[in-house]
Formats: sequence, C-alpha cells, structure tokens
Amino acid sequence: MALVKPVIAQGKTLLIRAALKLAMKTRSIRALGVREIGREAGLNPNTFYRHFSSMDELGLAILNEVIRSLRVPLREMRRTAADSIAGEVPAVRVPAEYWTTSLKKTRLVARETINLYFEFVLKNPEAFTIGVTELTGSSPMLREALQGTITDLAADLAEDIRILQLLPMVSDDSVQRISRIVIREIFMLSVDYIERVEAREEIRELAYFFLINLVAGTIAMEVSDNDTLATLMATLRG
Amino acid sequence: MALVKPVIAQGKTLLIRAALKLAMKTRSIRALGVREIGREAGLNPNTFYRHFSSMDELGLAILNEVIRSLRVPLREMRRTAADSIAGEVPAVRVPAEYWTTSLKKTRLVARETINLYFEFVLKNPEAFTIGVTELTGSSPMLREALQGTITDLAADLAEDIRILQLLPMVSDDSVQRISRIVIREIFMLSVDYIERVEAREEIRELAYFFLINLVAGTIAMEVSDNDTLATLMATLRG
DNA sequence: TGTACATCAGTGAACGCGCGTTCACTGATGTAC
DNA sequence: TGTACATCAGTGAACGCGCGTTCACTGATGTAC
Repeated sequence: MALVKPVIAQGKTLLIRAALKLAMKTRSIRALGVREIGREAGLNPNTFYRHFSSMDELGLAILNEVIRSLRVPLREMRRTAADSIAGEVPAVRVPAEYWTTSLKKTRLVARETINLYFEFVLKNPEAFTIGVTELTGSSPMLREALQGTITDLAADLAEDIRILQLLPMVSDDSVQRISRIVIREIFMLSVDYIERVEAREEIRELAYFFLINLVAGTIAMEVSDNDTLATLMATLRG
Repeated sequence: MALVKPVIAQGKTLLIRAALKLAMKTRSIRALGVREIGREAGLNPNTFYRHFSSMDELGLAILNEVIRSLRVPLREMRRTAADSIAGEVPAVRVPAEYWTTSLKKTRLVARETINLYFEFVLKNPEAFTIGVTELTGSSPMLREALQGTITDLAADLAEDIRILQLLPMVSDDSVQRISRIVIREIFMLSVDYIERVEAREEIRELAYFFLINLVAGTIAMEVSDNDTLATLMATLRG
C-alpha cells in the first residue's frame, strides 16, 4: 500500500523559498522574474514551469505559506496569553463587579498578547513583510487574498474576545469593529517593528496605548451609568 | 528683464502625468518602464532622459506632485470645517464647562472633517492610491518620503487640534499619538473608499466610530475626575 | 519476480522580443555683441 | 536691429542584454501484468 503522493516535490519548495527570500528584499511578488527565482533556487530557469503555470500561481502559493504561518499560531498565542493569566470566569454575573473582573483580565491579556505578538513577528519577518506589502501591492488577486486574511484574523480576535469574555460590556457589533481596526493597525506596525530595531519598545508601547484607549473609548460610548463607567475606566488606567 | 525659466518643460509634465496614470493602474512606480511611460505620454522613449536620470528621480517627482496635492488642501479643509462650525473659543477657562464646550465643537469638527476628507479623496484618487501603495511599496526612497508625509500630516493635525483647542483636556503627548494613528488609519481607508463604491457610507461611519472612540478613550484615560468624565463622555455620545 | 511502459522533475539549448541606454541629429528659443 | 552662437527639448536608429517561453531530451520512480 504505497502512500499517495507523500512528498511535495522538493524543487517546488525550493522555488517557493527562493521567491519568499527575494520578495522579502524587493517587496513585491509580482516584480519577481522566473529566471531570477530559478537562479536563487539553484535550479534551471524552466523548472518553474513544472510547478507553476504563472507568476500569480506562485504568488498564491507563497501567500498561502504566509497565511498558514500566521493564522493558527496567532490564535494559539492569544489563548496561551489568556490561559496564563486568567483565573476562572466568575459564574455570578453581577454586572459592575463581573465587568471589573473581566476588564482587569483584559488589560493583562492585552499587554501579554501584544508582547507575544511582536515576538512572533520577529520570528516570521518574511511572512509579515510580504503580507503588509502585498496588502496594498500590485496584484489584485493577492490583495484580495490578504484582505480576506485580515478579515479572518479580525473574526478570530472578535470570537476570542467573546469566548474569553474580555469585553462583556461592549456590543458584538463594536467588538467586530474594534477587532478589525486593531488587527489592521497592529499588522501595519509589524514591518516598522521588524525594521526599526531602536524603536521596538516605543512601538509596543504605542500599540498598547492604541488598543487600550480604543477599548476604553468604546466602553465609554456604550456604558452610560456614571458610577460603573468610572470604575471601569479606573480599572483600565491600572 | 526676461523671467528665469518661467515655464516647466511640457514634456516633463506629460511624462509625469503619464507615469501617474500608469502607476494608478499597476500600483507600482518602480515597476514602470521608461519606454512604457514614453509611449503613454506620446513621446520618444528617450525623451525621458532629457528630464530624469533614473526612475527613482521620476518617482520622487511624482511623489512630490502627490504630496503637494495632499498637505495644504487637507489642512485648509480642516480649518474650513472648524470655522464653519466653531463660535469663539470661550475666554474663561473653567475646566468642566470649557471642556464640554470644546468637546461639542470637536464632535462636529470631526464629523465634518471626515466628510470633507473623503470628498477630497474622491477628487484625488491617483494621489491617494499611489500614496497608500508606495507607503509599503518596493522603493525604499519613496517609502521614506511617504512616511515623512504621514508624519507631517499628523503634526499638522496635532497642531490644529491644539490651536483650535479641540482637546484641551488631553496631554500634548497623547494628542501627537492619536494624530498619528488616526492619519494612518484613515489614509489606509482611502483606497477602500475609492474602490468600494457600495461601502462608502459604511467606511465613513467606521472612520467616525474609530476617531471618536479613540478620542473618548484617551480622554477617559487622562481625566480621572468622575463627574467631569461622565459629562465629557455624555457630550461625545451626543 | 521480472519486464515493459508511463509518469514526472529536472536539464540545456534555442527563439524572438521588448527593454534600457547611447549616439548623432534637428529645429526652436535665448543670448551676446 | 541684425547676426552668430549656445542651449535645450525632442527625434529616430541602433546596440546588446536578459527575459519568458518552448522543445526535445534524461534519468529516476511508480505501475501493470
């Protein structure tokens, strides 16, 4: 019983790796050349055609590699952050008190997630650099794929916020919106983070500032009871 | 007394226009070809060399065109919005009351500015599209130039906020940060706004949501007097 | 178990094409005296 | 005011080069009987 196609052709992975490396430098998948990639991979120029029928096909292969290396790990990361910090979700849901407890957790999870996130960025510089570049790059197909990824990541975040009960006082709709904005902004910050070594701490700080203030504002717009609001804001100030 | 170089060579402007048009389509200045631009401009391929010594030089020329068409008008726009709405800044600065008055104005200016901004975006689709693209594009020189522009725009915004006294209760440092984040995020939204005609209202709404909530959160993080905070948040909720 | 055939990843040579760039030229405008 | 010269934007032909793509080939692995 022979396995069906157990191995991915090694030339194909070589080509993808070479393209990743080159795209990281030149900041564009589309501008890569067939011969250029072959050269970098140490293969014959036309080996390319054994595996891909066009550049866009290679582009998608690269992007899938990139996307796959982002989504699942990011989600796991957030769970880890939550687990390492959170105790049990309180069973009794007396609003004011329950909310305050949640929000304490949220603050810590936010801080921890941001730290883990930027560590993760440094471990996958190609994925993030290419991701950010192609988000507004020259291939409509790749742009679309990456917009979709952002949407997915935002949906993941929103779901986690709900499941982990990090913002029980905020409407689902607002959680969705916040998630999307936060994912986008922090995603954009990633490349800066990779490149501007001296500014890393500042960038992490900015991300935290941004995240917490946006969350605080959203809560403030939705919670109209003065005492509750005062307590919640005090909690976020820490 | 003849004027010194009163006219900009018309071939040069033709080339820049052609390059703008092409870059709008292909979403990359760097990927443009000398011959391609000449063809689009209806000129001989090597007329290019009469005006530019390299593609990067053309790139900078384009970008200056783009930048020039953004900065001043944007600033004027904000002033117009403020003027059309604001009364006099109250001379007496009893905090709670003065702040509330300011914040009422802020809300209206925010809404108005966002509307004017997106109108302006639609009038300058090339500038915004190319701007957003090259912000993370493949030419380091152009990226840098655009990062600088973002910084300038953010500084303009921060200064306007200060001069117009839109956020007197927030520290200068926070105003700077908010400005930068807002400029970036709304800049990124511009391309979506141009392309996704059906989503325009939603995008404007999202921009407003984002702006107001971020501002609200920043105020909430800095104003610790409960009564004052409650009043201010009520004002922002509108 | 052995033989014949098919499939597949990779090679090397060759193609025609469009590219960037250079050169020598033109004709219009500006400048010196 | 007129003449001679310089400058400048634009032309057209020509170059060599690297590109994408195709073709016929090779040798290894898988499959049928």
